Amino acid sequence: MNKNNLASQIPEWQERLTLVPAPLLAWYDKSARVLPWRSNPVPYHVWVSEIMLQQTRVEAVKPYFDRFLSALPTIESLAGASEEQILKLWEGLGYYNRVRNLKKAAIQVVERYSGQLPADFEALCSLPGIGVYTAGAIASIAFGLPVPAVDGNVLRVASRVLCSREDISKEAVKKAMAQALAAILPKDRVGDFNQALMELGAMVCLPGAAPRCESCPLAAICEGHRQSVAEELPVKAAKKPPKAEEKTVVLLLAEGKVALRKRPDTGLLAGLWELPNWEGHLSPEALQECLGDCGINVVRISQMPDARHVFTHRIWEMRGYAVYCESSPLPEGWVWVTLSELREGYALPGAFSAFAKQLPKLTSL
DNA sequence: AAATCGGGGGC
DNA sequence: GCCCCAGATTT
Repeated sequence: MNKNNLASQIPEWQERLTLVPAPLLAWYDKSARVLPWRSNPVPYHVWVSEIMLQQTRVEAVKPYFDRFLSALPTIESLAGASEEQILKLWEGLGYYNRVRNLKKAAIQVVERYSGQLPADFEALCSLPGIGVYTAGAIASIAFGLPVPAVDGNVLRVASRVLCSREDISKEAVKKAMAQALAAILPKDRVGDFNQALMELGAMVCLPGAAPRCESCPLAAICEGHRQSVAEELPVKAAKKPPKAEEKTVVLLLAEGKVALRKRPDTGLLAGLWELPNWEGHLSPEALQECLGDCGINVVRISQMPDARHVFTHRIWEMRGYAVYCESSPLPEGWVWVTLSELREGYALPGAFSAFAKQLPKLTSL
């Protein structure tokens, strides 16, 4: 489909979408999940929940949401929090730039808006970490503003209802869907309507071959269902496979402590801590050489089982060694920590957990 | 437009 | 294994 055909489809889409709000809201009223961020949708809470929920399932967010707000109950407290604290609160949730941007935005909200999130779509969009979707979600859910919130769920539901084979990974298609949805928003319940579309996508209109059309409130008006092609939708460009990287990871141990290293503040896992590691699969002899270059005298080396960690766009194939060494000064950016200090104050990404989980045994020897 | 940026749950 | 998730930002 070229651009003109896409634009010409919007009126047709709007016509079918007009049938959506009534049955969808009735279904939402009776079937919506009870979620922590729905009980008291003040703007700050909605904001935090939406950032946590970016590319992240509801079940994964639940353990983090209340803990985060208990530690940082106001936008002012978030603005004044240390990077160490916010990364520890985000540890394991992934996409760590989300929380770094959240803090940056909190500082801007304090400085520019007296600590109150602005009830304005464009102003929200200008804050770090808030894009078109998140601005729409906050605007509609927290402030009742008539703005669509088009996420992956909504694109899937809409593609099926409309039986659209447009590629939803294209920005132009997202914009066209948003435009069509903007025209049919029920003005008195925009927040509920946006959440209901997402809820339907998460609970009923499931991805791939799993849609539960038999229990869908939109089955009667869904063109994809009528044509029995819902499972083929939405159309989405294929993504390229992740690239494998070999690494050698070290549990460096001395006097009951383990060495950690601070990662750079840009790039993958920015600002988090890590176990010292080198590119490639090193032999014990080669590793001892690397450690010697760091001023570390090895006492004993033992190999651990290999581990693998899959990111979205790369794979770490990790060889692991436990290395006992003479207690010694560490290079710049490295620290000796006890196990309890690691647990309480240092954000260590899950990529290292296969090795880090051995620490209780190893540090007691 | 494509690449980067995590981690996990469900099948 | 594979898919993809209440996406945003950088290149």
